[in-house]
Amino acid sequence: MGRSPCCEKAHINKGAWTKEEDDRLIAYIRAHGEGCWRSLPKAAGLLRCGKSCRLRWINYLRPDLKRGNFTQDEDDLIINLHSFLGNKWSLIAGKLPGRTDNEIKNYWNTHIRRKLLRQGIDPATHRPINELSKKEYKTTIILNTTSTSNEEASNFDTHDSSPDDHHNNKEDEKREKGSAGEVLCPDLNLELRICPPYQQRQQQPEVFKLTGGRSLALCFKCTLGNGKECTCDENNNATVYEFLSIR
DNA sequence: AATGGTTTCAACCGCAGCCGA
DNA sequence: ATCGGCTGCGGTTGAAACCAT
Repeated sequence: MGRSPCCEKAHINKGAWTKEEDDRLIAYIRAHGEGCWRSLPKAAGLLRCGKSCRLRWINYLRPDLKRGNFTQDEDDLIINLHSFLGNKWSLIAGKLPGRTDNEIKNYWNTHIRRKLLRQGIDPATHRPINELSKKEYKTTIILNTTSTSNEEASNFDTHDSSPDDHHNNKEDEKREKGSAGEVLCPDLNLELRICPPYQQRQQQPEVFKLTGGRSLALCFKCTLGNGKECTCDENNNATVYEFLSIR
């Protein structure tokens, strides 16, 4: 059985919001608060689906939104956070008060990506593009079921892949084929391992340097996604390891 | 001034995760 | 354990604004 749609598609306005719709939404949320997005449109007298109302409120109407250009500090922070988190826009937005995930995503795609490319930095990997081109593109997935896990581990050479690499699917496909064009990986067995970062430095908060001499301490053990700075307790670290909320 | 190409960003879409029944 | 509803997230789209010729 298919899932029912989030809203009744008929008699629903789409596209740009009018001033009147904005006013209705603001007035309703001021009176009743956020939440219950599914029932909100009807209650507020809006011919919109709940999802649309939520998006409009979060990305545009919320009173605590910071409008206007991004500062250099914000630029730096976004770049640093993206190097750790990738396209986790909501997590990045959590570290930038007054900015929304949609806004940061758009800003990244229109400004920062281009800026990094101009500087010769791959926006996906945050490494110099020259370094990437020199380095042999190598993704080896060992499928030999008789090999030991150690052998697999030693042969599993991950390359600097990224979500942005997906548009190179055809190139990837070529590489995955042998010289005669046959597919080398007929039955993939991808073993996923979850393990803590090995670097000792990750035990300490990551300090992001911002322009103007300011710094921001973010620890990925205790702060990931909660929008707060590091609160790690040195002693506690020794006994309980917490990463991504997994103890 | 007109036209066509490019950029920006608000809004949409589909999916995944969470939670209660 | 399963199902269905709701919410939030990330990718994508397309209209409007901007720019170059």
